[in-house]
Amino acid sequence: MNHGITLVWFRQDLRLWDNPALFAASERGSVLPLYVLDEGCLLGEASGWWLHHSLNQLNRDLNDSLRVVKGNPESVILDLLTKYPIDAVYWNRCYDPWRIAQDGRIKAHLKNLHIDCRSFQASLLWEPWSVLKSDETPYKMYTPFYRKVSFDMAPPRHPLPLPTHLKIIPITHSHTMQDIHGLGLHPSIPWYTSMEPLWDIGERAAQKKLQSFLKHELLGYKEKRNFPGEHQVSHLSPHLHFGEISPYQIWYEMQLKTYSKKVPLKDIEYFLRELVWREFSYYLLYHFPTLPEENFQKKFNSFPWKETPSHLKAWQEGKTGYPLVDAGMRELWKTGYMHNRVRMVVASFLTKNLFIHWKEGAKWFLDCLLDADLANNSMNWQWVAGSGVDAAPYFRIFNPIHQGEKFDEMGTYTRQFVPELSQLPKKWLFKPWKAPEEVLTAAGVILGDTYPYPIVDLKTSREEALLAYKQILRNS
DNA sequence: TGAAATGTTGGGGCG
DNA sequence: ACGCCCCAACATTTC
Repeated sequence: MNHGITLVWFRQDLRLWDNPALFAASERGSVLPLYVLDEGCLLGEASGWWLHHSLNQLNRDLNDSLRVVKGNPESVILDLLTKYPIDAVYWNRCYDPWRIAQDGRIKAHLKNLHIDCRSFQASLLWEPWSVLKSDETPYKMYTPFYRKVSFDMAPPRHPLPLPTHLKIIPITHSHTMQDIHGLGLHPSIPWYTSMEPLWDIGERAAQKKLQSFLKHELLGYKEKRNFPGEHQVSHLSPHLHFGEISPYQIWYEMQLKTYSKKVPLKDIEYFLRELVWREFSYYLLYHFPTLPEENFQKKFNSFPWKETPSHLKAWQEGKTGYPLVDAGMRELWKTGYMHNRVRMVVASFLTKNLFIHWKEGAKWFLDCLLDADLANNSMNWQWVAGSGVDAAPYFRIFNPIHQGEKFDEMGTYTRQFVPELSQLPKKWLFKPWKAPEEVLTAAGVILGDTYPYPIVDLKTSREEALLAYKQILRNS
């Protein structure tokens, strides 16, 4: 067999382990690895920073030979075809609607040129088109979907090993480091300094994180994952988004844990349930590509959203006067991450107490989250707003005071991110405006000065929301 | 993976 | 000892 070079186009699969496209290419012969920063792709500031470092890591693992280009993937690939004897182009599938369309065009073009062009399944355990109800339509409820994939479908394939004989075409004039810098992903203003010490980026770091999660935090996951002051969550989301780790590996490590009997089944089940939620959001985005833009439930088109820039700004900056909400929003800003329980609370607050459209929240999250992901983000915002598929019922409105008292009882989380309230006793921590004057003084809190008064009243805004929701339901 | 309103029960204080 | 009321604790309903 005398093959030409196989071009491996990396996208959201920045790893060597269990990378089907890379594995197949390495079996075939020499490999030319490529990453294209698509000019049309909307990338948040925070995830851009992550991507910068992730590409650097991948490049190192590929012997400093990752080709990195900013531009239109189709023309970049065609250009490389003229420079190297490439006769195959492999990649792993992505599922964003614009990607699917683009990949289809590129594949057709390459096939016309008699290039062996193949795509592989790498970032989803089940292809969205392979999971359907008995009437051939897609699932719109999570639980039946979960049952179907977990118990009715063939189990996911086993992860692939590292390619054993990887022959990479070296770059003759090696400028890849500069090329990666040239993508302009690395921020010129050093806003990332508070995130830097918290995250280890790249495939190796992702592996380490999975192992330490399995060893330390998985035990007790079912209960403790709800408490933002505990650190009983995996923090794998950014690694998963960029494909630094394979969901297949996570899946099989969890199966192994099941046999080991050292961790109760319920902890493993609840973690896998979250992993399947990720599958479900990609699944929905595939079947309903307008999910990032349009209310899934059309009756929500007449919902009386408000445009209150000052409220939106207060929410973004973590100055709403509700300590748990503010803690969450400041965690996001400072760390590029937010605990899932708090994500639900701040999202409920934005949509149901401030009456601001979920798309505003989704936009902010995409810009600030290191794990910003179109599928997960769109589905979850619509879920909270009530407009989505199998969404939370409209009357499920979180009360940030009660949520704080229930899930951050000692106030460790809230005090960490809202330090100006750190001296406030827990009785008043989540409702400082109700605290007696002398308590506030003793804690060094001056309302309206060191910490804001609440920007809306919970009770009245809640009632207003319930009324509005009831109205759009009646009119539908 | 809600919260508030409303309903029910039972113990204890008190006349 | 009894009935009455209050209220906490829990359950159910409603949005």
